[in-house]
Amino acid sequence: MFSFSEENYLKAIFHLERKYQAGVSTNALAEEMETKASSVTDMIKKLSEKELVIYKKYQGVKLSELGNKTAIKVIRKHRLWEYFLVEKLDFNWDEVHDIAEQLEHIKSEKLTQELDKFLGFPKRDPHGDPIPDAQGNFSVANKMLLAELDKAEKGICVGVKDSSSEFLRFLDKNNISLGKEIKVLEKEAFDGSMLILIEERELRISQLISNNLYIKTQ
Amino acid sequence: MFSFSEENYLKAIFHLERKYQAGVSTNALAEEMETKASSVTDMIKKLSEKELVIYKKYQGVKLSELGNKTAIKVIRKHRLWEYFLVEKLDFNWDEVHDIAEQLEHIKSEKLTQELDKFLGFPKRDPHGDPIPDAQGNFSVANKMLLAELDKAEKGICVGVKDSSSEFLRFLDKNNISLGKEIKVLEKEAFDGSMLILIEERELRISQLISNNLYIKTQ
DNA sequence: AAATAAATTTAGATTAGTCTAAAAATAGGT
DNA sequence: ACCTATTTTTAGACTAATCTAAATTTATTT
Ligand SMILES: [Mn+2]
Ligand SMILES: [Mn+2]
Ligand SMILES: [Mn+2]
Ligand SMILES: [Mn+2]
Repeated sequence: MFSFSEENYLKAIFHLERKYQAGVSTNALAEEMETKASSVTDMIKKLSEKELVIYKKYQGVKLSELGNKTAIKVIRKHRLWEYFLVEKLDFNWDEVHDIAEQLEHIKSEKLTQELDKFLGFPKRDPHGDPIPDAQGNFSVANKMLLAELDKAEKGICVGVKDSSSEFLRFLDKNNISLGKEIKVLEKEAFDGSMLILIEERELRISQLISNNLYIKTQ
Repeated sequence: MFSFSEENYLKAIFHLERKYQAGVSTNALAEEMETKASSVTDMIKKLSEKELVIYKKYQGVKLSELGNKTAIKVIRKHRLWEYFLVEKLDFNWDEVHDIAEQLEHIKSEKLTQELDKFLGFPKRDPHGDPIPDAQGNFSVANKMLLAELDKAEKGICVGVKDSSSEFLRFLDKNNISLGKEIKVLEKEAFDGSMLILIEERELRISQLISNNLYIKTQ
């Protein structure tokens, strides 16, 4: 149906649309895709001809209904495979993204559905991101950033905003993982760092960390 | 490392080498790859530059040590994924080849090893073909074609030579599957057909069928 | 309202993989 | 040994996806 490259562009536009509802600029897309703006223009034209995106010259780009549906299918496969790798093949959560980048392009509706069934229809991937169901619906969670919590508040760690392996390994090293309760003991106004309590251990974390951890409060 | 197309050529050369030990001809490869001889020549040159094949103009092509190793890795992945699809995702044996054609190109040594472990280090794929181990070793079975059996001889069905979905569905329809015992009741010299006994049922099959079923005699 | 800066598009080139048509090499038959 | 048929290679073209450099459009500043 669509090429790997086309699917990757659609996925990138989908993610950037959360940030720029008015339309995704050529440069933003070029940065996300780690390519040149001229290449992006070329690809956008092709996607536009295939009616996957709405595009007017110099006005940025948006996904069409079809483009949106297609992007969600790719994201669904990406996250199902990540879940598979962690839950069935014992991969660590920092090792799965690059392999899922390949697996997300495998074309077979039946494979996706059977994999979903085999995994027990998981709702979230190893990084806490929602896995769209077969109809493309995401389950939304009312999560917030740890950095937004006030002193003495607590919540359950439910996801990461940055899912780079560097950040994930930092969390592993400090025994922070999804499902654990975190309580804010102190907040330092000067540098935004905070002292947290996690599993009876006290830990000081910088604002960079608390800004990339999602928390669900009861 | 190598492109999908390069890997597919290596795999095709590997399979054709079983038939033409002296070297695989351009035309044979073109037919196997469903492409034109001129395209094959171009690709062979590239594979030759990359030292994956031994090639002398007009003399056909053979896999180098590296080419052989690479082809076996692709075949290993293909057959492991086929096993996964049948054993874990409940696919029928006639539905898995095309998906495995995609999955065999996923690049991750760790994925292959973990998948192998998860599956319990299977020795044969759903069609009875051997799955090479991590070192590239195939387990050889002393199988023969059902057509070669004489009247009153019997054996266990261990594989298919033709693994097209048409043939596999024919076998399904006639309740023939791997692991079952088959006894030759009669052989008709005129058309090569035979009457067989399988699970207390008598069945007449044409030579085309008996020529594509592998049997292991005790 | 210009002038300047930034963003975007166009023009032209490149690489991988394919094709058709023509040329060259090899193999077979007499 | 020569002629012919077959096989293989070469030449030139095409598409997808990318790039650099130049041109154009839009945005911002004075
Ligand atoms: Mn990922
Ligand atoms: Mn993820
Ligand atoms: Mn197969
Ligand atoms: Mn097989």
